[in-house]
Amino acid sequence: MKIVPVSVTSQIVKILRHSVLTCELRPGDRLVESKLCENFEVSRPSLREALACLASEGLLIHRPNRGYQVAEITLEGFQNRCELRVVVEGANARIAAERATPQQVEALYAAAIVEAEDAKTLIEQNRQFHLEIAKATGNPELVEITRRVLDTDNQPYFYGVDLHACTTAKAITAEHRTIVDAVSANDGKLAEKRMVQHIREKEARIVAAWNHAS
Amino acid sequence: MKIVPVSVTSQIVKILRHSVLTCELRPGDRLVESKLCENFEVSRPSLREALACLASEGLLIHRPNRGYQVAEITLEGFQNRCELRVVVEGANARIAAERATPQQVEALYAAAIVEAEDAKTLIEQNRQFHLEIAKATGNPELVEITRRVLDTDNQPYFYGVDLHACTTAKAITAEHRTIVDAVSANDGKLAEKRMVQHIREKEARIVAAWNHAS
DNA sequence: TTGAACAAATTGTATGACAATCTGTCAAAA
DNA sequence: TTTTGACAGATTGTCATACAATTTGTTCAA
Repeated sequence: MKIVPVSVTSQIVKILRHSVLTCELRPGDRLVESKLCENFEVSRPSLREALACLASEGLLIHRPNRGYQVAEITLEGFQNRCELRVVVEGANARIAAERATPQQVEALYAAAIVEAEDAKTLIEQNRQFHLEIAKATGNPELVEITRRVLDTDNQPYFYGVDLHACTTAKAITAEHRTIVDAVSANDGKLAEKRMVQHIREKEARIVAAWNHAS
Repeated sequence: MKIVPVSVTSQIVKILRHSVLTCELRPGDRLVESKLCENFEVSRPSLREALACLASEGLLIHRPNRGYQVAEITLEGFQNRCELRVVVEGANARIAAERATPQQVEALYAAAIVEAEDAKTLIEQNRQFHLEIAKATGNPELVEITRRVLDTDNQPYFYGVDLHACTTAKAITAEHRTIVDAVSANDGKLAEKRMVQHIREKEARIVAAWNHAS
């Protein structure tokens, strides 16, 4: 394990990012600098650096003189992000199928499994799988973009909008497996198609629940 | 014209981003905080917020206790970014073809033109065209990702690696036009294919020149 | 030539301060 | 009753300053 110094700012970024993803901080919530400084016991400059990072990632939005708040979720925005996911992750699957090493395929099968009691862990497992696919492309740029997209796209779960996911964990695992199967068979076209469908189906479920809720 | 307050930090971000893209600040250059503060006449916290943003965008890299420097360019990294561009911008072209309004097509034809004496303007015009395609998708998420990718992918030009661009501005304009033609004809497949080829060819030219140079 | 030691430069982080801006309240005016 | 104005409190934007920790370059001894 390599020893690396860890800056205060980077730790805050991690914690806050996690808070947003798990909806501990919910869309629209304001982030009052003084409060956060107290909580984390850090200085305001350090905190603001972290906030600037997160805003740059799109997780927070910044309105001059009105500070930072968690980015609001809109149906339109959600669908736009899904489109982006389809584009990027579809390509991830295709490229992974073309390049993944046997070890990576092995890792993918392991990561495909989504099973947990609590929603939080479920989300995290799902997220890890999608990241693992990205890693299998061997292209760090794709990994980074994928991470970004996933980070701004998991919130709907916590809206209680996709609670069915808990009951369908097995189904999702199965879907993941079929994707990996295609990757394992070096069938790029098929892997892409399945990944796209996987994302589109989830989108449809959430959109339906969303409309139902409002 | 809407009135908006402009923070010091956001101005620094803009200036530094531009400096990096135009290679006024070259890959590997260190950004010494005290110097920059003097130049811009701003405080260190404000400057550091800006640096954090830019690092989060991938334009700068940050090594703990060793500060910020302009991200290095490697052939591998360049090719990885090209792959990302192919994925994202290819999709942009396809989606634009499916959705672009007549006005947007009009704007695309205008933006397709790349002609200028100096390399700097050429790059900027080219960049604008690619952004315009992204905008024609109507999906802000795609626009943002595209901006990011373009911002970290134009540097090789300034390495004198693609100076031919000056002589082939007309050729590039022609390529752009054929892409817009496909968009205008609502032929998504073709638009994507042409965009992909457009990027791949540029990649090939730069890779060749790169190998030649080293 | 190698290695230890030290000085200078730079970063990481914190504190305190103050002006500018926003927000909510409340009374005066229409 | 609704609108306007005014004001206090809260919060943000920005700066100046300080200091410990770390890196880096240099000198000197082995």
